[in-house]
Amino acid sequence: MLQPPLHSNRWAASTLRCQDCQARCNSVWGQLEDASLSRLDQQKTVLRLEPGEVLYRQGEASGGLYVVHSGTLALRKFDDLGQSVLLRLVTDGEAVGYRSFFERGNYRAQAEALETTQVCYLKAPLLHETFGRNPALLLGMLQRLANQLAEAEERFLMATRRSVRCRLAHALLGLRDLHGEVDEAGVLTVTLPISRQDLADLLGTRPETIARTTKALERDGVAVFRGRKVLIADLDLLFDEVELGGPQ
Amino acid sequence: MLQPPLHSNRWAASTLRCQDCQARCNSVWGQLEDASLSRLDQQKTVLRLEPGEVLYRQGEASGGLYVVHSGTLALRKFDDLGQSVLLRLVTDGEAVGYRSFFERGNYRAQAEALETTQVCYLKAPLLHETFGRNPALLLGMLQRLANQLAEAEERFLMATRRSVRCRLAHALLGLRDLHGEVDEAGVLTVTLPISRQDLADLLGTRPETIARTTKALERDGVAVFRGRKVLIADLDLLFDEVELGGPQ
DNA sequence: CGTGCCTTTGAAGGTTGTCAACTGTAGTGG
DNA sequence: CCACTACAGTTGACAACCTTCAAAGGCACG
Repeated sequence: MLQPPLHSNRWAASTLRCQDCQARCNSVWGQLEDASLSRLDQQKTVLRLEPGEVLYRQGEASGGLYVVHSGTLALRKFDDLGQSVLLRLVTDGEAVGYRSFFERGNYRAQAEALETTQVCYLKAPLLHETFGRNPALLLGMLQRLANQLAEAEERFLMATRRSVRCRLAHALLGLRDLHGEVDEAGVLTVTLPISRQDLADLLGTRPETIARTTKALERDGVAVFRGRKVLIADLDLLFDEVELGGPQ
Repeated sequence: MLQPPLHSNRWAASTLRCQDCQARCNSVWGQLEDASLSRLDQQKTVLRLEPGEVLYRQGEASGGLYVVHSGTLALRKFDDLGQSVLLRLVTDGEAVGYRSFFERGNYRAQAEALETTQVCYLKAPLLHETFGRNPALLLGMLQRLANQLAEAEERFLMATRRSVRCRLAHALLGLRDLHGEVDEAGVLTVTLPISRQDLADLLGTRPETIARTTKALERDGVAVFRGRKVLIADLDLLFDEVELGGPQ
């Protein structure tokens, strides 16, 4: 299997200051006191990833954690042989790699950039120091992790009890916040951040089924799919799809 | 839908001392210092649940967390209408309800006893006090949560990419540690802690499919299903089932 | 012994996966 | 500028797995 390129360890041209970081507000680091903040600022490493570049591969050893400053990462998990699922998309302020970090184990998934993405790398000693000074950070991470667990369980339920059509509608609604825009005519346009292939992986199905399902949704006037643009005239129709769920 | 009985808030007849608790060793509380331990011991509430009794229902407010002292709980999550999945089984030393506790939200699942089960209830103020004195506990919980997240993701992968037959084999192997016994002839017997109904919920399928799949495994000499006893003569055959995975 | 629930079995149908071929697009090099 | 390639996406045919519905069997409990 062809492996995507590993990131080239480029340092970001512009120095990012933690103190000024907008992404920080949405993250567990939001309430950090100044001393710890400047420590982070001094010690962090900034990486810049181009679309398709891989931040880390599944199975590699973890030595810290990464926080997305800007852009989007995809977390992808591989099967014993090749089959993959997209675990989730990670955007500004969110961290990746902390699962492996807290378990002191290897990465259980691969992180790759979907677009040009800047990432801050925090090494283990720095983290231990920071957590030691701010135990409240651990509580914040626990909340994030608890949330993700709830999401993962919800996904399992959706995958096993709902049709692909219902899951696709659900995913579109989920993408609305970050990737949706409403034009003057009141039409919602969701710009998919991922390929059909990856969309299939996200929903736990195959690209062919995605194609058929998008076509069915178009036929029924629920949405129009044009490449990565999805036009939705009537949101209620999407909600109906989720609620009806279809057989299975 | 018929609701199972709520627990009757019986206090356990025997007082359980945290200091002597065996279950504690397998849990995040294993390394707690004496002072905190006796605080826990004084403040905790012990509950005794009979099989089928419900510890808490989905949607109720969380006010602390529960630790299983002995027995087994099932965590069950309900759909918007009735359909349910079994999220996981919880045994000695493990905690339930902490997800909702850390999020300060409502329970996202229902916890019910599969057998006679003793549970210690730790209220929020007690927990905050204990966590405040022992931030290391938070790290322990983070590890647990991280582990469960990894399991949940693995389950999603199994559910979407593997046949029911493969998933059943996988589940049997997973139940081996806690519910398996090897007799003098070298035959492994796994005693299922759950009904077929729940087994279906655990694998994300239907009872009918479970029945058909068990029959198929018997036909092929992989295992013998007699009520809740599963006899497995050759473990390698089970491993083969998992690896082959079958189409889908 | 009857009742009720869980489990099993059967038949039918639908959703989805698989395989193969085709289309469209983007990128490359002549 | 255009042919060529590569690859993602689409379409069609087919099979298989699984769900659904219905009914019968088994087991515990009153």
